[in-house]
Amino acid sequence: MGRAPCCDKARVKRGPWSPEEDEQLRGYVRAHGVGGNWIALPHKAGLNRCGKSCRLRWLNYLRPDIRHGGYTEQEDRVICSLYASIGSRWSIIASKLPGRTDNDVKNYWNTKLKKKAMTMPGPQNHHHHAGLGAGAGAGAFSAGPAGSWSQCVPSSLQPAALSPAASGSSSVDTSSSGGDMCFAAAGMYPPPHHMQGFVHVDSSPQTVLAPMPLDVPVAGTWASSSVPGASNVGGMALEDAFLTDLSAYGDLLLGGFGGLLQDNKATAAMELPGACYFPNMAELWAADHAHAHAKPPQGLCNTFT
DNA sequence: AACCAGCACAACCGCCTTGTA
DNA sequence: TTACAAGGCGGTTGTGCTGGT
Repeated sequence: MGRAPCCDKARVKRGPWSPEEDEQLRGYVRAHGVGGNWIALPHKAGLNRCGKSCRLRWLNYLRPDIRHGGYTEQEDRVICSLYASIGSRWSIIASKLPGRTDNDVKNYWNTKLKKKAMTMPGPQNHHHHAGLGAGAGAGAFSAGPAGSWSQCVPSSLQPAALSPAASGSSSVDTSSSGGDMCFAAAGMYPPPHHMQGFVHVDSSPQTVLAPMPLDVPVAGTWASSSVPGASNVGGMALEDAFLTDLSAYGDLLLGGFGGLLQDNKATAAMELPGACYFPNMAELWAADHAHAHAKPPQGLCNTFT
C-alpha cells in the first residue's frame, strides 16, 4: 500500500486552470506569500485545488519572473552543456537559466532541442573516448565510428555514466555541503596542476580527459563567492571556461555535444549565476570506479551553487 | 469541410528527499 | 532513531492547436 495522497483527488478540481483561478492564486500569494505550506494554501486562498497543483501552477506559470519560449542560442548551448554533464536534472539546469522553469526546460528539450541536437554532426576525434571510457558505465557512451548522434547516444539520451541510476548514487553522498569540490569555472581556474589530467583547461580538441586520481589533495570549496574577481580568472571569462569544460565533456561522454558547443563558446555572453558548473564529481567517481555502493572520497560534490 | 497526425505545453503522478516532532 | 508530512523532482500523460491530406 502506498502512501496516502496529499489531497482528496475526488473532491478537488483538476485539469487546466481558469483565469479566475489564476488570479485567485496570484492575489493570495501577492498578499500572503506561499507561507511555506502549499497543502494549506488552497483552502486559505479559497481554491478547490490540490496544494501540489497550486505549487506547480505558481512555480511554472504564474511567477512574475517567468519567461516562456524565445530560447536563445546561448540558452540552447547551456542546456545541451548541462545535459551532457549532468543528465536530466532539469531543476539544476533551469536554475542556470534565469526566468526558466524546470518544466519549461524539460519540455523544450523533449520537443525541440533534443531533435536539434540529434541533427548535429558528430565529433571529429573519437580517440577522446579512451579516457573515462575505460570506466564502468562508459560503455553505453562509446561513440560509433561514424560519430553521429544517433549512433553515439543511447535511446533514452540519458547519460547513464553520470546518472544516479547507473552509478547507483543513491548510496553516494551527493548532499554533502562541507568540502564541496566545485570545479568552479571561476574561483580556481585553471585548476591546480594535479587536476589538469581531468579538467579540460584549453580548447584543444586533442585533450584527453583521464579520470582524476582519487588520492589528490582536495583544496576545499571552489566558489566564486569566496574568490575576489572570480568572474574572470586567469584571463578566461567565466562562460568561456564553463563552456570549454562542458564541450570537452560532451565530446567525451556523448560524442555529439562537442560539435554543438565548440563553435560559439567564445562568443557566449550570457551571464550565468552561481559558480559550480562542473559535472558531479561524486558520480563520475562512482561511475568510473564501479564504487557505486560506497561513498566517494570526501570532497566530491554534487552541488551546483 | 472533415479528418488525422504531429507538435507544444500544461498538468498530473509517484517516488525521493528533507524537515520536524 | 524513527515516523510522518510536506516539498521537490523527473517522467509521463492529457489536451488543444496547427498543418497536411
